[in-house]
Amino acid sequence: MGLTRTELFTDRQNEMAILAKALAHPARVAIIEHLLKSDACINGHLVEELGLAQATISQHLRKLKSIGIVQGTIEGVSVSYCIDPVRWREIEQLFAGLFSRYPSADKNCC
Amino acid sequence: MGLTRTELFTDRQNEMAILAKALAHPARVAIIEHLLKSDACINGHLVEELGLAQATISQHLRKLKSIGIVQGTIEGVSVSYCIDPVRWREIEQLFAGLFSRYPSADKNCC
DNA sequence: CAGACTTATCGTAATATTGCAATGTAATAT
DNA sequence: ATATTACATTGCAATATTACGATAAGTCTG
Repeated sequence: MGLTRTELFTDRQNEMAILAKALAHPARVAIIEHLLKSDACINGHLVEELGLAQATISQHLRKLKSIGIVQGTIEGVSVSYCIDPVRWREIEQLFAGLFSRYPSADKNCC
Repeated sequence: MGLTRTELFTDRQNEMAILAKALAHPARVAIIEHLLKSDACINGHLVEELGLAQATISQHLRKLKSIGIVQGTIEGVSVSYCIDPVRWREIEQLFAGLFSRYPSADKNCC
């Protein structure tokens, strides 16, 4: 109990869930939006911008990195983060693929 | 601690997170996919299809209903579920809006 | 090297999520 | 009315997530 039964679902469904989980927190949405619009994407900036503790931001960034959405490169003392464009497009396509499966009018049962 | 600090974020960011959360479980992805492609969307069918307990499916459906993605109409003894087309398009637009904010090449800092 | 600075990680507490058996509820059928 | 069928809700246990202080680990400056 309390453990998602991934074995019941397809790889794609599990992947979708993992990606959605990455966006399933407003702080991570905010981080992504900030990285998308800014070219000075330093952890410290995010800490000031978002108002969460540094450790918390770092944790959110780690999650985004683990999924491959965000890359970090060491820039002297600090670390510069950015969205991985290839991965970002990949994820966009996955979501688009789900949304494009729209029910035709005659299949809408409500 | 352990409580998402929604007051730090914009309404849109919080909304995005809530919607992403709806997709952040493979069972819910599977349910949505099933509802999108099927016109016979009965809870019982989903239970057979997914292999989770009836109570578990019901819970996932409740979450999807609470967000407005899924509607249920009583159909005799059973309940017929479907995707709310308007809401679905709304959500598609929200996600599309996020993905469209692509960093231009000169802003990519990695 | 010592200090300053930035980010990562650890430890911990609080809350949320997941899964299911058991039970409740409502409609239909006999 | 009673039984049956289908779904919702409750209660519980296990796991996951969120947040942050404290601390570690790394880089730069003097």
